[in-house]
Amino acid sequence: MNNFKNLRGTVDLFPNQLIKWQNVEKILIDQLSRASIKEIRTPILEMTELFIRGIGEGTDVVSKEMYTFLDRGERSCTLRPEGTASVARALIQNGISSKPLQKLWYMGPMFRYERPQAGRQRQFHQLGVEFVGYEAVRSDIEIIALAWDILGKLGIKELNLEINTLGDLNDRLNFQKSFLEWLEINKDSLDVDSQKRINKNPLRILDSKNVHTKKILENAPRLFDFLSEKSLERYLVLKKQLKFLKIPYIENFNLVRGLDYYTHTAFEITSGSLGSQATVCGGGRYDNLIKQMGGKETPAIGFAIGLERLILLAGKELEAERQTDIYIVNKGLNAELLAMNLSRKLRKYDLLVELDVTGASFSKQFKKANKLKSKSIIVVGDEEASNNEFVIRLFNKDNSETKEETISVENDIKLEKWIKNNLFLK
RNA sequence: GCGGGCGUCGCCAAGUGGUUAAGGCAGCGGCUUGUGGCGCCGCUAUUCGGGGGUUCGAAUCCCCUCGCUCGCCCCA
Repeated sequence: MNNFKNLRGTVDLFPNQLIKWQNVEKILIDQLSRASIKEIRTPILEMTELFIRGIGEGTDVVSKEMYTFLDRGERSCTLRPEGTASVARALIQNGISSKPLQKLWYMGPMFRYERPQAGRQRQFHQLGVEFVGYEAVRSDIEIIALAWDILGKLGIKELNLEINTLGDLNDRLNFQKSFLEWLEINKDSLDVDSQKRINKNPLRILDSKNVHTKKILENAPRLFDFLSEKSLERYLVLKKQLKFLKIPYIENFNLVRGLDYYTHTAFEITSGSLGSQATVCGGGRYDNLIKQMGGKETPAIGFAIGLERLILLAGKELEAERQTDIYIVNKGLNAELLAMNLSRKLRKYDLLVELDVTGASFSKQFKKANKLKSKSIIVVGDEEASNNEFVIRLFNKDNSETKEETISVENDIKLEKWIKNNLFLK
């Protein structure tokens, strides 16, 4: 209350919550590496200009959501709001943007200054995948299938894939010309937000959720009708191949996505169980970005998955905590020394071993072991210590008769045998 | 930036103007320094997000403010 608080839109994650995070991350990384995709790490902090140029000045992200500040050298810095621009920058800077066949992933925090709500935070986390140098439609398919399968691997059901095509730069310019003419005529019928976008970012008007505007837009020229033959063909092949892979999709001609750099394929995966922030994965092709940022002409496609939303969707079975295998109850000077050594020895095995270092009474230590639902306990007291031995006992769930054994400290063979019989083979 | 809902202990909560602010969980201590989940006993909010006001009297009513939350816009 009068003390420090975390900043709005940020969260603390505690061990019990992180079990799920760690499990999800493990599955993700495993799936990515099986698809031969390699990790890349770029700074969280970048020059502000990178995002303005990369994402586009008229976008919501750039115009109102960035965490931007001046550093001590008066440089304008920004906490990254997304990952693609940074990856593009890193590749160009290191002279490898034109080297084809880069399949990369990254995972980490992103920052956008917005009002938090369910499934939305100011600091959030994304897993991003970028295929750089790939032009073929099959790379689009590979990207979409990968995203689709990763979500499936996590046991997430009831997902919807929406796709659209934005054409290439020329298609877009042609469309924009006639769309702007139409907008000029129908300007007064649009909602205020959309009117503002006419000069800044006209394409985004297509995406308006305003019911009235939506209705009017039904009579507007369609980007789809301005696609070149080549672009159209590309899109048809995409749909055909998705069908072949039995990945269900919905066409959404109003799906333009918020960032300027997209070309051709744009897609989103949503889930109805997420509330109003339904998008768990968004992505698309960005053939012009790298050139526009100063690199060589390099086609590319990628997607990003929101980890918070993913965690929300992932099943409860990923929350299970690892059970303690052995809890070491110990009291008395020599006993405590013996117990310390024993715990070090036991951690050579793949066991979760907890050494009680409270010095509390035996009964307290026992209660703790029970509370943790430890599979077994080791007891070392003065008596055992003086004989250079310890007692190991299996905890039974039903509190019935227990299996107990006294083992000499030197007798590693007997200890190992006991562990194998009682803890490994279950 | 704009709407709706909500702020009582670490968590879940009762209390809706009358003087000591229920209860449960968790935590700590004890019964019980050396041996099993149970049980029983005790401890843990001079104060109800903060500030001001009304009143003899406020957690309860009013105003302001802060925070959380859900939605809008947009996105992961």
